[in-house]
Amino acid sequence: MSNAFVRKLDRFEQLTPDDRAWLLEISVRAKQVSADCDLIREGDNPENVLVIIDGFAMRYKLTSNGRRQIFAYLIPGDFCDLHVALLKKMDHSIGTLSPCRVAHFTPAMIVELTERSPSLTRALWMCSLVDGATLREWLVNLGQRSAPHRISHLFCELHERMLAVGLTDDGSFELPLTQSELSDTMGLSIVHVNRSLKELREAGLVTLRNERIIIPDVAVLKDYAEFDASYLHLKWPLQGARNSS
Amino acid sequence: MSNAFVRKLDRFEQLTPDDRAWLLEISVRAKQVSADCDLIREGDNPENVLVIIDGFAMRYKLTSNGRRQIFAYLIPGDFCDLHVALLKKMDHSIGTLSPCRVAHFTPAMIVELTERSPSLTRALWMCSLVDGATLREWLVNLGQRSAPHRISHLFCELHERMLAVGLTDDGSFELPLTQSELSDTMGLSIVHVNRSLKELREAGLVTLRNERIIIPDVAVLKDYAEFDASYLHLKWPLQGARNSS
DNA sequence: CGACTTTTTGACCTAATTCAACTAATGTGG
DNA sequence: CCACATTAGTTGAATTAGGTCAAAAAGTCG
Repeated sequence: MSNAFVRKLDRFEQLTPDDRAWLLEISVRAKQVSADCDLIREGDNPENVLVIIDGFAMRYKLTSNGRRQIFAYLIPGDFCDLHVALLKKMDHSIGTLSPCRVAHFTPAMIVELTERSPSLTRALWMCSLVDGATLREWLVNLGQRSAPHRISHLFCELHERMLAVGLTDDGSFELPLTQSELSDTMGLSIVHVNRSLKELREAGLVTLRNERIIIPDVAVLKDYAEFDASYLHLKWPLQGARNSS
Repeated sequence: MSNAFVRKLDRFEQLTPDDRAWLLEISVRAKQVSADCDLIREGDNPENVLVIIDGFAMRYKLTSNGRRQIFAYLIPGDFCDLHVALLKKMDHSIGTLSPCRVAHFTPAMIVELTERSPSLTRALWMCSLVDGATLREWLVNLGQRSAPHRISHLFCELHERMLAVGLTDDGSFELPLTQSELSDTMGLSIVHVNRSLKELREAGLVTLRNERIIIPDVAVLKDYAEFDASYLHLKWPLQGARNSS
């Protein structure tokens, strides 16, 4: 028995059967949330730490002139707000992109976790470091790459992360993003995102349709996007299918 | 007695005289480093945590096609690598922009710190949270703002941070950046940075000359840039001149 | 089936880039 | 201290990537 959450942490630190059982127990108590609603809103003081068990969400912020910037996509296994233990107020929001199942960790559970398992504690710490590294890579993406390369790079990252939690089917995976969301992620207009997607599709690099992405040849797309996964700090090499007991 | 490092942490958590004395003691042992050299290089496994006591540095990464993206400017009081305790390898570099004095914390000293002072521990934790929040704000900056607004926003941030550590002189402060560095920060060409700076200068908003920035009216520039300092999570309000014993 | 959202396309416009030259600065050795 | 080299800043002209506006086509859903 396993799930995306367990698989994700297991990519950072070798977990004990005990650790896994504990994580699974929390996962089954996850609550269902519908699409397009905020899990956490800017200004909130969330009391629990949330984890996406199933579905897609995004980290975003609205600017004073009504624009939206998306900072991160949260896929199964990702923490929403591991960092804000100390901050009184969230400085950004987290919204669902699809129906999600969300697990809740109370502060007491976090304490229990850090006391019962050093490797789990390290894994959580790693999660927040990787979130930071990913943000830096996004900055490189916005600052240095053209629209089609930028979009491809995002797709490569998502593929790598979905692969890490066992949610890809060859080069294909679920991706419930509208072009509007993509444009708010990439700092591009919707129209330009549309044209860039067309370009990528016609070049045979990647197709996005019906909330699903299809990458005919992942290596080719990575090459095109100059994608180097090392910032994701995944411990075992890419395809490493490890059994999960 | 005080310095930028002490003042910075003191903005997050009220420190005890003991805490301050300890920080100062470490600060005086800081080592001098010349301009334009790397304190930490991508791929390194740094053993000590570094703090800029004096001078300017940047966090950056070189892309495979030879471009450079700057993620952050480090000013006096800033940590270089608080996060990488766990990561085996740095995924980016840190280079000096001016001659710097750099303090070194050994792992043992960090442990001592967390044991001797909960408020210092929280202050350090806050530092890394604020670094993350700042990175998110930079992403908004690159994704959503035009060149002149983008540059102004950066200047507002730097002013706010320099003010927080007592290094501004009215609306003016030292800023040893070339236009090339600005362009690698902003995801703009050097030429366009030059033209945008000219525009800002002629609008009377801000002047950058001789490694020094002059903001005639900070409030006006903040307004222009739609700058909202809340992401810096400074505890006491802006001008709060608190005595440092 | 209509109402609505998302995707796609065309025509036109503008912000930003590139290339190239030229002018300050800054620095170095004789 | 000057001649020379080098780096940083400035400007113009031509080009292009990306944005805006507008409208049509295609999906989605109650």
